[in-house]
Amino acid sequence: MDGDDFEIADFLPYMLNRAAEATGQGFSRHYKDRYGMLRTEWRVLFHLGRYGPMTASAICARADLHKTKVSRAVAALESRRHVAREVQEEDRRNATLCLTRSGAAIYADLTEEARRYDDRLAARLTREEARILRSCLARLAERGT
Amino acid sequence: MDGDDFEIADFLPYMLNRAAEATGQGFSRHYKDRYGMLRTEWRVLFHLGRYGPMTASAICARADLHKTKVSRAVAALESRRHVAREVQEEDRRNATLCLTRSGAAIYADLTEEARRYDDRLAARLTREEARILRSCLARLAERGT
DNA sequence: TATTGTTATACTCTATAACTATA
DNA sequence: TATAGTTATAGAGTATAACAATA
Repeated sequence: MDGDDFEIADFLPYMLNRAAEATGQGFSRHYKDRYGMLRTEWRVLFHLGRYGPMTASAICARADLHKTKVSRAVAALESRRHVAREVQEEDRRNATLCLTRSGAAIYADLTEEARRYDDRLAARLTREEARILRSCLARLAERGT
Repeated sequence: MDGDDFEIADFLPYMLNRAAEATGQGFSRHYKDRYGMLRTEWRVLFHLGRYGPMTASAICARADLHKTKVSRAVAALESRRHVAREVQEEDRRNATLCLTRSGAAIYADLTEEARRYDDRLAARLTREEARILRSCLARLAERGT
């Protein structure tokens, strides 16, 4: 084990974690400090804003979130009147969720901030580096190794 | 807000989080399932194995971990006899921490696994992509945006 | 007073099982 | 019995304040 030069600082899972933590914290203040939201809430709100009204299970599928996470996020968003639910009469187990006026305003604000935040991050990279980075991240996010 | 094409799937903090989660979980089974260790414990053990005996505060500095995290990790490693502590007589607040025989064996096993795991991840990328990825991740891990 | 390290506490995030209500 | 969604619980990760022991 000597003559060993393995460095944790170059270990990809470690580097990815550091970068994810730093960038995630940087953005979280927008939804957290400004709107008291948690990450899952921002993701749920985003999906309703971006793709329009849908049921909780549709959000699960699109956002790749477990139903318990979506359930709690929707409950929190609903209690602050950012999301409204309308039970479907054909099948009363289903409810269509949609953003309220305040929810839509927050969506507009946060997506604008996200776009700007992403631009500021990408400004640390060349255009070509950013392209390669995204391509690598997509491949590394696939499970199985 | 329409004509809006912002996609959360391309948002760097989101992509980084997904890649970090996928790769981190993949590796965690080595220290978790095999040795019942938590991530901080693996990181502390790694530092003692890689850089030799040192105090808790030295680990804090090198590993960029808060003292409470190191304190708990050391307590867990010590209770399973992977780490031993020797109080320094010059200053009884300090204790030098070092790996026991079993700790050293785990370090050897885990660094070998880490090296292999990293190689398997990097195999999804070209050599040039891997180089650029690490360079980008280092820049993105710096706070401030 | 300052430093090293520990304990207490709380919040975020993840994961899973058990449950309700509808069908 | 199956499906949509909720509640309960626990484990892991993070962050901070308060504390004890030593200097």
